[in-house]
Amino acid sequence: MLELLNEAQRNAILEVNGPVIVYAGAGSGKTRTLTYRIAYMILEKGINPSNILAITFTNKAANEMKERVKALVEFDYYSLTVSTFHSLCARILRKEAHHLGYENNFSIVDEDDQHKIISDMLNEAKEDKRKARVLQKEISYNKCFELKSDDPWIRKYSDIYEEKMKKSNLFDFDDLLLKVRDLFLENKDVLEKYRKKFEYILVDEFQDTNKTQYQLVKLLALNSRNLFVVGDDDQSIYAFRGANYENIKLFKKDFPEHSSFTLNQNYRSTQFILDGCNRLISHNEDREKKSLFSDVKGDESDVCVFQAYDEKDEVRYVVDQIELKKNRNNRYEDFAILYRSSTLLRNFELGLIRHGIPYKVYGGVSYLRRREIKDVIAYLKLIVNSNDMVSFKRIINVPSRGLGDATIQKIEHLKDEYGLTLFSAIDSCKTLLPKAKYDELQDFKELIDRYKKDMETTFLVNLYDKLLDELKYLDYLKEEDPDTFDDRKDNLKEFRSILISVESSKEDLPRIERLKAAFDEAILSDEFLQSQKEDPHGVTVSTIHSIKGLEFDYVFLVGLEEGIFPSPRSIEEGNLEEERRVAYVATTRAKKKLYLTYTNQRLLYGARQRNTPSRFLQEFLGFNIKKKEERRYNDNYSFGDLDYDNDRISPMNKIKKEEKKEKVDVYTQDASIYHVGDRVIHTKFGEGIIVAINKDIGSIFFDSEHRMVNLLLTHNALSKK
DNA sequence: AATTCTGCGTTTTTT
DNA sequence: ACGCAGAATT
Repeated sequence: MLELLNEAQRNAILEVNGPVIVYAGAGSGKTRTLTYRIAYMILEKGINPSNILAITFTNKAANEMKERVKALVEFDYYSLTVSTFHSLCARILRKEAHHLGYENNFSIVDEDDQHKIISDMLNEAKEDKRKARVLQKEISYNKCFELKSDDPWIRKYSDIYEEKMKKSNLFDFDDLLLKVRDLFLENKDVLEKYRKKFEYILVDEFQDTNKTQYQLVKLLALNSRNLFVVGDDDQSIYAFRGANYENIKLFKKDFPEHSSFTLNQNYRSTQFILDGCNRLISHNEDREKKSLFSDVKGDESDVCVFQAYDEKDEVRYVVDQIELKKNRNNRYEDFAILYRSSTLLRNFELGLIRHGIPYKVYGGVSYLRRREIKDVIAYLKLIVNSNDMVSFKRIINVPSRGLGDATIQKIEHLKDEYGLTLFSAIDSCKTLLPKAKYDELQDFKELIDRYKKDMETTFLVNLYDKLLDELKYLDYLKEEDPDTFDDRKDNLKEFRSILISVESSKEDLPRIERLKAAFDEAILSDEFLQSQKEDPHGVTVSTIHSIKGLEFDYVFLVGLEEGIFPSPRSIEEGNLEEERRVAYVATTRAKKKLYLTYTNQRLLYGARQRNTPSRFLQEFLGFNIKKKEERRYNDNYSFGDLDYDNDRISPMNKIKKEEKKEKVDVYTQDASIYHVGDRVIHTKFGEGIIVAINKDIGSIFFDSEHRMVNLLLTHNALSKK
């Protein structure tokens, strides 16, 4: 096993005891080093996996690491803890929250819930609800940075919010970290327990930890001293939510006996690409000087710069290049389109759809945030914890029971005023409400109680089926919006399979605990949620922030313009170093070829912008480029002087140019003639069935292609069978 | 209470 | 350009 590693990696692995810091550049085999180290600890050093805690940044990374360790040790060491900070803290609080004066069956609120809570709070105080968004941001910001706002209005409502959360037994994302930190500081016994348990701690993406997170690992590792951190200051891109690579300095101070290793050899990109990356990042003052090198030399053709006429032109160029390369024996999953801000997503998505290119979007609206999923989770949560006011409010009128805001407010008022439980508050409403509404509430209460009993004995899935059936929830969805019904039904089906896996995993926990754990995961994790309509073999379309750690043969970094990337905000705040690191993360993703594109002009936020090429582009290349102003929309692609690409003008461009000249509008059909379930024929893909429709875009499964394709239903190539 | 209309704010990045 | 919250309407 050790022979598969280079010297620096090997050294970093062999030193199992004591504090270790590894400076791991992009593509230097960081994940490999971490997983091999864990395997080495278990197999060679005989360390009990249950004493190892590995912390990653995303749930996705956590799962991947678990899989890779599993493959190495050839055993399912489920007692090994690989987790994000947030999941870990949630799990600890489930056991220990009572020490802090919370009940252990607290609920975790996500951003949507939090927004609702804050806006209700402002409403109650007769304040403008529209300030909720700002207040929510402020509250979270201040918690991340552990600051107190100097605005008295913010302070006032932050305090009221905190009170409310405590009283309602709720934690938001930031609380999870802060409360566990406080718990460790206040309660020596609890701290000691977890110190014993987590004798060996490994932290991935250390540069992205914030103050609280560092305090947490420091507290845990202070006695054992077995703290292994891996990071790269150049890839620190989460400062906006409190990440602070000063933590690297703190680590050195707090663990002065540490040893350090540097992984500088890059196994991902060619040297030609890396030269550009190194040039780019060297413009940052505040960093450890270092540069990456590769054994693969590469040449000019590895980097291609393209000035598009406008945003549509940019899309066409990218799509054409993908088609071209795809024809040369590449797979769609080898490509990624990366952008700074998700506003750029839309155009690319449309372009890909038009060409029938499969794709997957990272960082979009997650599956679990869909309405129907949040509804059923709210039901289940209320069954587990019948005092969960957030869930109650969400579903008391879903499906409609004729109980609106007025009724809810009466109940909540009673509950808060007299410190009642939700259900006794409902009972106490008898004289305040019309009989019909009171009866509805009693029926609802009875339903929840009945399922609570069932939960002891019934399989989750069966209970879930029964619940949906009794609520006639599917009928309700169908009536609500027939167009999205099939989509939502699929989501519910997918959730059902999640419940099955919940039932079979974590068998060491009692059923109720298992459910709670599942809900925590559901809220904190963006994992199993990729919608099934997304093609796992498609082109990746993503913000730079969401693809950290991944790599692709061909990377298109688009929108490289001043005012887009760097963003206006970062220019305004003079915060360009962080922005440059984001650019660095993007360019270091490319293995074989990196495309850098910018436009002459673009339509954005309803206005036409004319931006100059991004400074990052120039820094990457090492020389200045001028924008070519004179260019006509229907011109063929003219490549700048900086085009290193041999592909030059693809035949497709010519075809498209002709199409354009003839001004043949191929989108003339009425999308509404199509319905979910219709059999259709497409001139290119053959026969298929419409699986879902979203506005004028249909998801169609084509028989001969054996895959789902998203298409504009208005296109003439499509017809009903 | 549900549905439609209007006008406002928003767009950096996310566990 | 777009989505969402609040108002107005049924």
